[in-house]
Amino acid sequence: MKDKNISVAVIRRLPKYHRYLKELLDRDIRRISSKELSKIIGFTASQIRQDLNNFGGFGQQGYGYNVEDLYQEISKILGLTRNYNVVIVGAGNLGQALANYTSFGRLGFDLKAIFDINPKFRGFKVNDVDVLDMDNFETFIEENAVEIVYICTSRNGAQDVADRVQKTKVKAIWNFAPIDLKVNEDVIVENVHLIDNLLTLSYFLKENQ
Amino acid sequence: MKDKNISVAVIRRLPKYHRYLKELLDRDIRRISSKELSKIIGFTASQIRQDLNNFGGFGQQGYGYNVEDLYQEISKILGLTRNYNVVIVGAGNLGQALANYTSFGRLGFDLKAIFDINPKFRGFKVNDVDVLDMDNFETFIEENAVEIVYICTSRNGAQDVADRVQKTKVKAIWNFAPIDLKVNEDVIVENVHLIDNLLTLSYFLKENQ
DNA sequence: TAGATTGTTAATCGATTAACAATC
DNA sequence: TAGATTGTTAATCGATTAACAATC
Repeated sequence: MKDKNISVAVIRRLPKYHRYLKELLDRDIRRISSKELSKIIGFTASQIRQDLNNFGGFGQQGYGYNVEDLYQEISKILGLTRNYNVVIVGAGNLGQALANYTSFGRLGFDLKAIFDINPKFRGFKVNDVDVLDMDNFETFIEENAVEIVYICTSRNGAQDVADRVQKTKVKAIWNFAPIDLKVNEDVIVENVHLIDNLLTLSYFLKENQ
Repeated sequence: MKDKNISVAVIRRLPKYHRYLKELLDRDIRRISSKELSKIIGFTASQIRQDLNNFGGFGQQGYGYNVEDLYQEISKILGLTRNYNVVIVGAGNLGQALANYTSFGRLGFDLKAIFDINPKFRGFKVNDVDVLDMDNFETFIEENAVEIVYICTSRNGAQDVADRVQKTKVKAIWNFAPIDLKVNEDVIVENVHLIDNLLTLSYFLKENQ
């Protein structure tokens, strides 16, 4: 909202910067030029400078970028300076996989519960987090100040969940179901359409023969 | 290879066409104009016509597109007219989740085995598919004419797997580890970088407040 | 035939790359 | 100061949209 219109293409590159800068930090590299970064991350040096300058002049002429500072800046831009309460809907393999990923938690995405309509999961815990039934979904979300819902249900269940999410204050959905959810425009949906991804791979495989 | 250079942007839209055309078919809709399709799929009618015309004149003036035919054409383009043997490496929750997805199989991606270095999985079956140890990985791939490997290992294990894959005839990797694999340029890698996706969501959530 | 809608060319828009003055 | 490298403007490239003649 505050920023001028920054293109989605730029935004989608930011997590990659974040990832590579973390790696540089871990290797104790303190400064880096757009040219060197270009070599390891694969964007052109020009693009790197353009991208970063959308958000401010993080570099210094004749020196380059301070890795630690740049990492912090990008973390800030991505909204990683605070924690988010999240819940998963769908306790199947995928839901459980996401519940077990420690990296999300480390970035500040705190899993508060997993929901499932299937009573067979009643009483389960995954990675120390309770699996609950959907009856008290809305109440739980309110009481726990949940801000993001990961939808890991089947294709059929996903829109119903989205409808219920929309009646709460949650404004962000991470959707893994192979369907384009219909939601109000103030709700952000980020899709992981695995099948789309696999079909893209199969296209290129075919073309490559 | 045979086709003129079709942009990646176009290719990445194809699976979505495929998905929506399937839905139209299921609803027994026999023909559709670019204008109507535009309404449900969300691309402009102009873009739809441009996209499809990269591959041939599938429509008919005054009529529109035959849904069944178009669906078949796009299936062909995506390489869905034959089956692919695939294996999963990494028998954790994510690997198991993918093994349990019936939709991949239905599209022609036949899961032949799941591999894991961890002996604790020895003798396991997931969705009727054996979990094997990595010792005979290369032999298995050759004997079963495997063409695609899904990498569902941890970040640390992924590059090792990619290195072993490269010594086989496999030319396609579907990578779920949060790392950019180093492979020869004749190997196609399609990444599902979940963290990148989640961080994009968190950016937009922050911006939307 | 008249109407509808494609295929395709041309115009526009946006993103990437190149270039270089500013400056550390 | 001289060298390096950014920030930023200008040039290029590519993708999307608009327009319309062709044609079913």
